[in-house]
Amino acid sequence: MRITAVLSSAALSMMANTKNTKNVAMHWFRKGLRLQDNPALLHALETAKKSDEGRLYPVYVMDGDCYQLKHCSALKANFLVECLIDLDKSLKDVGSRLYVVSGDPTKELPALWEDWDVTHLTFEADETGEPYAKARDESVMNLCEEKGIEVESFCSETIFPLGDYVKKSGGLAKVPATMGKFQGIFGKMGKVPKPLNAPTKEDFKPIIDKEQAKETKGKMLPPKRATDLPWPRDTPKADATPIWGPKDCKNLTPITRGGESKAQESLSKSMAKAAWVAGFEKPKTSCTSLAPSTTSISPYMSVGCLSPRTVWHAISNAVAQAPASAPKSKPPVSLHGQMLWRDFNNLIAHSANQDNPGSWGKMEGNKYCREVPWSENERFLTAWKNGETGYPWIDACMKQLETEGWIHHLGRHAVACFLTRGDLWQSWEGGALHFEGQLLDADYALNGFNWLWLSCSGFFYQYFRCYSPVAFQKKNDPHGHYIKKWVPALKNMPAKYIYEPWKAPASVQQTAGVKIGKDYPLPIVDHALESKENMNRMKEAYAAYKAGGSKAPSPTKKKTPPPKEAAPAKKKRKVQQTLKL
DNA sequence: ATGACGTTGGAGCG
DNA sequence: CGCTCCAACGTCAT
Repeated sequence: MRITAVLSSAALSMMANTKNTKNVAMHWFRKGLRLQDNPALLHALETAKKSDEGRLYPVYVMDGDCYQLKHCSALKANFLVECLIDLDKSLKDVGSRLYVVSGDPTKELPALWEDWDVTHLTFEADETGEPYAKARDESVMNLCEEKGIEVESFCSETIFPLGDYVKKSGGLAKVPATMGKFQGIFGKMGKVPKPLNAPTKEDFKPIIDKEQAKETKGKMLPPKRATDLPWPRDTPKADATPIWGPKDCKNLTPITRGGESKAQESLSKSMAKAAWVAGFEKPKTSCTSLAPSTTSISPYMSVGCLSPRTVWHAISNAVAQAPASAPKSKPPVSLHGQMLWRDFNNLIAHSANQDNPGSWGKMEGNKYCREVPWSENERFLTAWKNGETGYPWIDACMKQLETEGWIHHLGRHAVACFLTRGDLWQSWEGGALHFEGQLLDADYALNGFNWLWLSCSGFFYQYFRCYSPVAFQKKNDPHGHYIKKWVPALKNMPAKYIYEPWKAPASVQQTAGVKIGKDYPLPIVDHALESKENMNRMKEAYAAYKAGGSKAPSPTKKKTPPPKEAAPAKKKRKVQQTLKL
């Protein structure tokens, strides 16, 4: 479970004299914003308890450059703060608290170590190799070594440590690149360990130091309220409207606020529907229902308010409680399957970054990503982001994203396909970046994987299977309730035209109180034409990839550039103006 | 070589 | 609803 242990000579000599030494542990929260099933936190606690007057400081660092908040929506920032507030509350319930500091972790942590005479540091490992986290953690570990602080990181972000999957696969080169293969590896990993209990008041009792508060020297910001945290810009207050479940929609169950306690509630609520859990098939869940048709625990997973092992066993328990007659689904579509996808994607991100550091999340140099000569059209990307493509189903999804920070998985498929290989032929990187900032559940590994998949850049190659921005949802939501909710301009548009409002005769538009082209945009491109043309482009890109030495790609070296006369990608496209059909 | 398969396509048909 | 076909994918088992 533990993957690193840097022991300096100073730390070693300290350990030799444990009796006379005061163990001062710090647990550094980054993700893993929970008490339950938190091996690193428990280890810190045990360390502190080993010595008389031992202490434990739970710390969160809001990066001075606001890494956590810089690229994200106010909604997402709010969610993170709510998680911290909840964590602080839970820690207070057991006699401790959370210290939140603002600044560069490599500056702020050493200052705190000094102030508090910290001897031990723990944190949850980031195994994916996300560049920011990797650089940060390496620096901090080096500092620990310098200052004689014992540091240990623990793998609890995935069901099994990614390194163990690699070993079981027979090395990095053999890491599975398909779900089926991954399931095979997973099956060899043994039983999923039971999650660890959250520490209790009793656990904390021996180490509670009433003087802690005085030692902060003005450096700590008690996270009682969102406004006490260092904001880079205007953000909603923690007590603002619930992030999910806008007030104007009565039918929507107010779902989540950030934090482990809310996460547990949400999980229990889903798991109570035992038969539903047992029969869950992801592709059959609705992406147009006004309330989520899935568990919607993903935002909690992404910041670690829930551990994957906890969720895994919760699913197992629910399935066991389902009636014997209830249909049972299986991976990859079942709920267990969803957990497998998560570990699989993390393993892939890890593998890509091991091969070429920082390559995951990018096209160039990413061993899993084919190079495709996407075009660059700022207007297209902006229209997509703003939900102004003129395709109501696409725009509705993008509006939901903006408003709630969440879209159903299949909605994500539709908009991702539309931006890339389907219609707009824009690089998936721009889309991924937008998702990363907007989605409450944005996850480095999963986001990248899904963008590769949907853009047919990796893992999925059937580019001739293309989502239609019109047809795809017509069968599920023929009246367009979902569209009417998220694109209010079309709320009076008759169902007949709701997916293709530009086809509505002028009189119909007038009655509906919307003039297409003025109150709601005309379609940004002609899907029928562009999707066909893009399939040809994709075919060319694949051919170029094959010709360009796909056999032995040198990860760090740039592959041969896309076809020289791939002029079509550059060709200026005209907005469709004549729309009568 | 060939065919089955791959978490979730669309259109047309009965 | 389920079936077939659609120009078009790559991977793996046989």
